[in-house]
Amino acid sequence: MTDGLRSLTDLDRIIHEPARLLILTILSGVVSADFLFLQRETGLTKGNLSAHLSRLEETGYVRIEKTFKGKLPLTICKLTAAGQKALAKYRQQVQEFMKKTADAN
Amino acid sequence: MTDGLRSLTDLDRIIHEPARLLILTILSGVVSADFLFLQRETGLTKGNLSAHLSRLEETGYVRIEKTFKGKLPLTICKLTAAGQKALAKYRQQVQEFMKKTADAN
DNA sequence: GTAAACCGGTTTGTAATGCAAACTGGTTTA
DNA sequence: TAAACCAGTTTGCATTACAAACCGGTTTAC
Repeated sequence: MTDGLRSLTDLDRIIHEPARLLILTILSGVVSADFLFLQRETGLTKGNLSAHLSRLEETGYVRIEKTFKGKLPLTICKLTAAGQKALAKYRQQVQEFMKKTADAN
Repeated sequence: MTDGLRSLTDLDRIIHEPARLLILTILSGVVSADFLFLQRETGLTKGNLSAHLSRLEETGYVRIEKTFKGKLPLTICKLTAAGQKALAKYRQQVQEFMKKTADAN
């Protein structure tokens, strides 16, 4: 009866981290975003944002392209297909958990 | 516009951990549960379960009572009022996030 | 009677994590 | 030419989740 709940324990930990869920969610709404835009939107420190982006890139959820705007470095981030899929799955699992346990009071 | 999302970053980390969310959710459905029951329901190892329960107790979300069933130790766990409240708030925040970002594909 | 297996847990060791401060390579300003 | 600034990255550290090893006690096997 309480059993389908155990699926909680195999949530994608990469996405479950709030900062990364935030980043992915923002990216899912735009075609691409640069580093400073993401920093403003998330409120994360540079170091923190950089680390999370690296993690998301390693995992294949985000593609990072380094270029220049004039003479200044510019880091452009896009959600990959894998990232979209993983995010959708994560949302699905959370949705299901919330539904199954929606017995208020 | 994407701004209310930033509230993700102040989710209660104690509850956000899937194993603990699972424990709290189970406890919210019963008046009390013993250690072995929780272990079976969650599928956690003893060590892991013990550590999470200690954490939940320190935080004041769960009350733990040690007694005996016959000659064997028996650990009984109950969700506290604070635990209920914190769980409800967490669920509320997640619900809100899901609603705000429900624009599929 | 005592050694081995079992019971219900707790403690310990370890690798992974999130975070911000300090750093980097380069550019603009004074 | 030094100081301040820019867009990030790396480093150091404290916290964490996890399972293996341990623990005090009880039952079973011999």
